[in-house]
Amino acid sequence: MKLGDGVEAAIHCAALLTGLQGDATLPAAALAEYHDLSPSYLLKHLQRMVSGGILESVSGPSGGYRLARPAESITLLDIVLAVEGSAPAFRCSDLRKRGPGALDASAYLKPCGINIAMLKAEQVYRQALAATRLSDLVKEFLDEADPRSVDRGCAFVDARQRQPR
Amino acid sequence: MKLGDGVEAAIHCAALLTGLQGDATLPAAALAEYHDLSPSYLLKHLQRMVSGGILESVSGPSGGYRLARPAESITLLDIVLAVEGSAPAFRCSDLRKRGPGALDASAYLKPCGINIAMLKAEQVYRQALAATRLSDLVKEFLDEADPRSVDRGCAFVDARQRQPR
DNA sequence: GTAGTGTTACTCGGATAAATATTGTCCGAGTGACATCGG
DNA sequence: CCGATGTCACTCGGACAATATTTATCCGAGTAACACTAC
Repeated sequence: MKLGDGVEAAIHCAALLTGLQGDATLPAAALAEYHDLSPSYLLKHLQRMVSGGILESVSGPSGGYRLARPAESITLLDIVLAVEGSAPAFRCSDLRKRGPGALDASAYLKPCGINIAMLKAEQVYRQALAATRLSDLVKEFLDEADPRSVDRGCAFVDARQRQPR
Repeated sequence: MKLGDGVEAAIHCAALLTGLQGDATLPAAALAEYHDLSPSYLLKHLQRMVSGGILESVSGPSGGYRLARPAESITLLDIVLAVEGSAPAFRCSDLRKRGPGALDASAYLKPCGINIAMLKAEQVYRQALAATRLSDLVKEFLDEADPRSVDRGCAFVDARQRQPR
């Protein structure tokens, strides 16, 4: 039960990109600098988010990343699935069909109860993640966090964002 | 988001140990044979369960493993935590305190909102796991599964269990 | 002054190595059963 | 025949490699801005 380290970075980056105005973009280098992360590695996670349809990337000078859709329609689940992959955490290797207790296929019409229970729990987990939208997180941050922190974030985005075309 | 492979084995073993009578034990070799797993590796997971207070181990000839408490008071969460460790899946590395946006500690009195959201989802996940007891799984198996499969399991346990002392 | 064009610098993207965690294996310490020996 | 004792075989437990996954890095392809030249 472990979640990759890149998920946190991905969420923070998505949250920061919320501050962009219009269809401006922010380069990966700026995102890495703001979070003090290795730029080359952060790219991998950003690319995953592009593949997942959460971010858009623009090439060339004044290029960078921006959200592919409104922050209201991006959930934590979307980000986690994009970065970590959508495979379920628990993979049933059909242990019951192996060893001396094994029978022919006709004995296993019903799915493994253990698998069902585990998958059900994970489904609940995903629902909880899906209930939190990126806009909620940002809103809470703007309301609750130290104003200086908010100012710094906005100032950074304003200074580094690029308006393409 | 990945769950170790040993969790499945651990749950199956615990379920099989439910079939023991009295304070009999079943050796790890028998558990491994029944599930067609490498015995030496299965030991690692069994040991974790012993550390977690789910199983008891008996040394020497006619030794082996048995449940440390009734199957009604063992949940899937207990097993998962024992095998995978109790650390949360999402570890907040306090990204917000790094990089050019960082401030002194007084700016971070409230915990990171992202961390809270992720941990809350995981808490829901754990509650779902905690709601499923080992006895429920076994009962469902006895009721729903193919009778031949049940018979094989019981026969195996009866043949290999040892009554210590 | 303006439009066209070539160069340039900056961006992302994927292929490539290092580090870490997980998976799998082995050998040693402990313990109860069994056979043997004595009463 | 019964009990004590020494040996033995079987068990778990922890230390040791091999593999897979994750983390980190580098270099190349593409693109738009910029400068220069011609009109």
